[in-house]
Amino acid sequence: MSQKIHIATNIKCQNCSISELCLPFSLNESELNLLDDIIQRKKPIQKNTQIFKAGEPLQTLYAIRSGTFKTFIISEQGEEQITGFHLAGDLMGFDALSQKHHPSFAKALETSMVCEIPFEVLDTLSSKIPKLKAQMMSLMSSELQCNSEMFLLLNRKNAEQKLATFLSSYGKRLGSRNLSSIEFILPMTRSEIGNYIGLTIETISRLMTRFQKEGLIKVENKFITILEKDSLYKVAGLITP
Amino acid sequence: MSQKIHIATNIKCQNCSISELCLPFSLNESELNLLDDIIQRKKPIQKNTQIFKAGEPLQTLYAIRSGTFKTFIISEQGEEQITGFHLAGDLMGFDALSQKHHPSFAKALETSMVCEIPFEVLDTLSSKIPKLKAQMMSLMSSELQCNSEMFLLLNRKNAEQKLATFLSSYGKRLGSRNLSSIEFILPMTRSEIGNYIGLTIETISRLMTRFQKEGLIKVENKFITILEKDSLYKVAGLITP
DNA sequence: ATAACTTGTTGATTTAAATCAATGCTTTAG
DNA sequence: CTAAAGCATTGATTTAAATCAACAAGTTAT
Repeated sequence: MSQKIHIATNIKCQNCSISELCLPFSLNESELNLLDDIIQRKKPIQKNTQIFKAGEPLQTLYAIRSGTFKTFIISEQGEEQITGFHLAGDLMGFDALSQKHHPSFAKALETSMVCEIPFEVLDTLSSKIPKLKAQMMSLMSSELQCNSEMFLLLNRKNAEQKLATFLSSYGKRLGSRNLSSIEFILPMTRSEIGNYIGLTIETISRLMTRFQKEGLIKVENKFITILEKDSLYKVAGLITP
Repeated sequence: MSQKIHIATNIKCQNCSISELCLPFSLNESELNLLDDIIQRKKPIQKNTQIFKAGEPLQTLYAIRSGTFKTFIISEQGEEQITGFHLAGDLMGFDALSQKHHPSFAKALETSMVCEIPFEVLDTLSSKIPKLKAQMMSLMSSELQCNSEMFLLLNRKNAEQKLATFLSSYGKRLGSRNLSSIEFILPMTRSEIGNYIGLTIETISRLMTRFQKEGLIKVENKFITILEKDSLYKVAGLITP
């Protein structure tokens, strides 16, 4: 048992199954060792734990080793707006770089593992390793691109298209992590999905039921099976994968 | 006349009025000269000219010296979604870094001036000048933060709050460029505003009229005067500036 | 200067999704 | 193991903004 935790917390980037999605991407062995030395691996983060909060100074970026997080901001009226769901390999905290303070919150949706990457050290290291700098920028760039897709979803799609897009995209993201893209657990609540894609919990619920009746998906609480991937993509208004 | 153009196109970062919003921020003189050497200044970009298109390989980033651009993506159904309006000092093209191809389009909303920054050279230079790298990341980070605010606007605000937020924010952005934050020309059409903030042209038009009747703003076609800044901020659901 | 086109305004009507409401089902805590 | 809280489903009703429609005002081209 203690051995188990020991293995889990001391895994190196070299052996990490998601290194090709994460910062280590394209680094050689010696570069990897440099990065490895500055990364602090942590014990599991319990569900509902906030690993950073808006207003806190930027100390570290967080790479997700396993589990899922949501990031969100709180409006001046106190409303929560979810800005992303984050899976293994994702880095969180990039939005804090310009002001050196987090504008957003990050909360674990399930028990998760993260790698803490002290920002100052990473910043220094990224000046020495051009590929590390490039990978950081690439991850930020992907996030920008992903945001554009969200604007399209929020502004041009109706409720049906929104949810179909969300489910398809979520599956796709799992697929690129070598998990099933058609059978998965949604770690977030219906209400959180709604908050993210601009719908109410009732509309999410109704659409889930409808998609199930139409044979597109199978819904067992948080466990989703995509039965008709192509049809779901079509409903989403996406070109089939 | 040719002298005029000569001056306009050969201005250096040192003398550029918006350098503190742009890449040169915090660079010392010798660093500035290095940056200056790789930047290609161009003749004016005519209204409606697309300076890059989705699918094109990333050759250069574009810094806006004067004028306004919109960036947008085109959905698989051929619908346009505007992803941002960009003013002097803004850099465009960051969303192309990960795939090395532009996912978006950029189009001049009025006659504008841009500086072309060859990406490969900038990339190399940013490895030599840590502050340049930091500034690039800072600009990308700001864009991410700005996107989060847009998610809040699109998902949590009603039509009235959306337009009030848009006008307030637009004024604020002009203000940080030492232009008037309360009297300005909107270079985009009503339809483009609507596309961006998720409303129809009719709703934008009605709200403009309503805000004018309520004495919040004065509308003379594209020329807007904010009469009651605090009230407009209040309607926007923002803390007064 | 006029025509043609694009953009903007205003009113009437429709509609998709929100809200309200009641109930059932899970998960968490004692 | 049970209670309580949180989460999800389903139906009835409302509503904010979209759509439809007609026309006016700008802008561009001839």
